[in-house]
Amino acid sequence: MVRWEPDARGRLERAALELYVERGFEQTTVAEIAKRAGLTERTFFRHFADKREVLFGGSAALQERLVTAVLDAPAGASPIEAVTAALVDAATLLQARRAAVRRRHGVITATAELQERELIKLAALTGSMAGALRRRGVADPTASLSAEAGMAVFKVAFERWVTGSAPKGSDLPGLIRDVLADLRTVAAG
Amino acid sequence: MVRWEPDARGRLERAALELYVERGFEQTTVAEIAKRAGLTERTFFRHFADKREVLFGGSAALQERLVTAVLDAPAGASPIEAVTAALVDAATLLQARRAAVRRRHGVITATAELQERELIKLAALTGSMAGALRRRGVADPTASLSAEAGMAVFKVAFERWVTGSAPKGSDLPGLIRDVLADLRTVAAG
DNA sequence: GTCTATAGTCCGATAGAC
DNA sequence: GTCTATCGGACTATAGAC
Repeated sequence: MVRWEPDARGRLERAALELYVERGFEQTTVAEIAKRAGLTERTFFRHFADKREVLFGGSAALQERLVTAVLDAPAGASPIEAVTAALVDAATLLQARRAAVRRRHGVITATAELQERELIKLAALTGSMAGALRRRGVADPTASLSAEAGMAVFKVAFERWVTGSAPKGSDLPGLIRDVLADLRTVAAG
Repeated sequence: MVRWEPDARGRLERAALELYVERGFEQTTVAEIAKRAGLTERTFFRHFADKREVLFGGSAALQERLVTAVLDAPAGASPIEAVTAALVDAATLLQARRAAVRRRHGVITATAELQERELIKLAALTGSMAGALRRRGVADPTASLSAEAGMAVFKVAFERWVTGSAPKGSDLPGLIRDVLADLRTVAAG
């Protein structure tokens, strides 16, 4: 006999996503999320700093994965290649969970508050990748710029992938490589 | 004899920035801002949607200026050149108000909530510039990518300028052009 | 201009696991 | 005993409703 059902955090995450999809982010109260998860409001705030954060639970792990991938890129890889290699690696994860990623993206694009949180998470990932590049011996401003440029490529590729505006059957890693090629053309001006 | 002191909005903006600098964003209540401006809390929320927005009053005008500058770029300018021309134009404004821009930047970097708002404003500007490029006949994904890449350049240049990590006496327009040159190198890989 | 709902904080209490 | 996860209630400020 256990005192509490296990995985309170996971239950809160699932309940929150369900409710945000069902009735929208703003129309959902923390009390409702907690109730659906069989917990109290107070417990919600022990796990998540605020009502938005419950949608971004995986971002620390993602950050770690990106940093590792940048560091592990071949010694001969240029900074932008190291960054895009890391993003392609992350893209395979998103690709595998396509349905969930789209559902989450739908909720986020419907709500300005959530877009703000998404953008700051992406900015944090960008900063981490720039830091990883510096650990590879890349100096600033090249390190920051490569990370920012790589993230720009990712954003455009992700948008095409998630909205389905890319050619039928395109996979996200492939789109990232395509958009990187576009960046070479665009930057050449 | 006037019924109200003029420029309620401007007084609220100035009072808010002062208080955010003096005691920090989170430690400042809307009631205090309104009081310092000689107004009521209710009036604050008639002018600004929330406590953060009071720092972003100029963003609509900036957006319009960027769009115009992209549209007015020379017919022969490439997409990335049109975008950076617009950003250089905006940069001259920032350069002219350097002290105020730095003060504001200090407040924003000290507070995650404000960084979120800043990022979504920048994302909106990026989207507007992409739209302006499309009106110039640039197709997607080139239009979005050029706007994102241009904004990446701006962010890196602005960061160097505002933190003073650029060579002494660097001006922001010049830094933007320098970082654009770096982008060409970085993208070439 | 007043009233109210909700987000988010603080202090403390409780019950098991180790 | 210590540590951790949950719960309870009171509280403030934002933000929106009336």
